[in-house]
Amino acid sequence: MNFFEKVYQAVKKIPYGKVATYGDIARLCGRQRAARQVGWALHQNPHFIEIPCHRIVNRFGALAPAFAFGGAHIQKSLLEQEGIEVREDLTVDLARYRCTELTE
DNA sequence: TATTTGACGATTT
DNA sequence: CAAATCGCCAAAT
Repeated sequence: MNFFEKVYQAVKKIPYGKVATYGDIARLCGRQRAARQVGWALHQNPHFIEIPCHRIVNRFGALAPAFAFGGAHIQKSLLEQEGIEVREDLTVDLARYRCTELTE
């Protein structure tokens, strides 16, 4: 399995109402320092629809300001839809929503 | 074909 | 404690 596929699998493992950081996903893939490739895997996003990119945030808890699915406010909506509180600057409270259960 | 860049983060100095 | 450097690897130039 390619590193990219591992990323996709890990992302899909994120439980409802939770978020994960790039570093967390990288660690789940066996490459803690490969956070960059995690972001890239999502950028490519061959499974775009199937992968909840909105649950992926950086270490600060901020969503990717990039083009994500056509609009940052879409991410905000999706996160709020899952019960996640999103600030105006598209940041979430990692202390509450980070999927610690998955990363351990 | 070679170099640079890129949704990032940890480690070292 | 803050700044600089390294790691990661595929795609774009």
